[in-house]
Amino acid sequence: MNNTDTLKQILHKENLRYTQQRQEVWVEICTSDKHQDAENIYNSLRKRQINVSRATVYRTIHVLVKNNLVRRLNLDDGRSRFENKIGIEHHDHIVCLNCRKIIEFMDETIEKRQTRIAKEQGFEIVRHVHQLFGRCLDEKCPNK
Amino acid sequence: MNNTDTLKQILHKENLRYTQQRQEVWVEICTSDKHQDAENIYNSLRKRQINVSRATVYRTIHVLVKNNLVRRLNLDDGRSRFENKIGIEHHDHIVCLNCRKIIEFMDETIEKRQTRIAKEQGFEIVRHVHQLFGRCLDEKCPNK
DNA sequence: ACTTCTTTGAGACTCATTCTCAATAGTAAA
DNA sequence: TTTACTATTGAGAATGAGTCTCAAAGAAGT
Repeated sequence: MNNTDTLKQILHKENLRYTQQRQEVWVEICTSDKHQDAENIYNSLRKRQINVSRATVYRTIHVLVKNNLVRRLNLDDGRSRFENKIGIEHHDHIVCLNCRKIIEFMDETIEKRQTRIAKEQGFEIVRHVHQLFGRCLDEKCPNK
Repeated sequence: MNNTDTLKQILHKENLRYTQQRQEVWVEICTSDKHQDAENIYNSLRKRQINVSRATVYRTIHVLVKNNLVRRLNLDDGRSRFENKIGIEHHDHIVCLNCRKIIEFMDETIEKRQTRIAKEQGFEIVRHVHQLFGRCLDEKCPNK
């Protein structure tokens, strides 16, 4: 199933209509650079001559996040970022505090351990946040 | 060295004055329930007849966080929580999505692995966020 | 106490996000 | 393919955590 059909199916399940705005927000999140914020998504659509409002961008994102098509990232900088989850392996993030470069990582051992730890404490994990903030060695990073 | 002296030392280092407001914000964070937000801290101080404004609470917290007396927690609910770091072992958090109960955990294996993973990717970690969100089995939890 | 420089408080302001409500547009039935 | 019924949309107002401003109050050294 392609991404368009995935959206149609979710909207149908939620008793929501398939509109151009919802379609385009989803396309933008699927095809753009990763980790865009709502304002970015809004601007990209406007640049592509698509009629959409901020309110609709935010409303659509809620539906996508609720239905696991999109993941919301909170990188402690005051606005949420969003990334497509469809057909993407689970991963967490490493963020450079200087250049804001974002690298993805995934470690099976950590994943298993956190599940076990939560269980031992009487919790069933629904989701987790694991972010490493630091300084990268990239040449272009103002870090030097 | 007790917590009062720690604060005095930090304020001196930062060329800041030791005032009643700063003292009381720090006392509140050290002695109150953990993981309070700024509004809570403000209200607790007012209830104790202490003259303080929201602005001062926020300003003081900044100084405390910057100097590692306090940790800022972002639990994805729109406001920061704060916890005393002095004399407290490092830990991360498990949060119940139903009752908002917060449990602390710490796993040496995870700590080491994340450091190694970051290094492999060319990062030196400065701080990290590791939070497990789920549902607890507590009797009193609306989860049932 | 005097001077100097910092801190404080009240409320204005910011900024991401949410809400409101009249106008617009899907969609199913005829 | 038009109608009728609702859901959706957009513009801008509202919200809320947090920050800023600036005149008044307060530390601290002399």
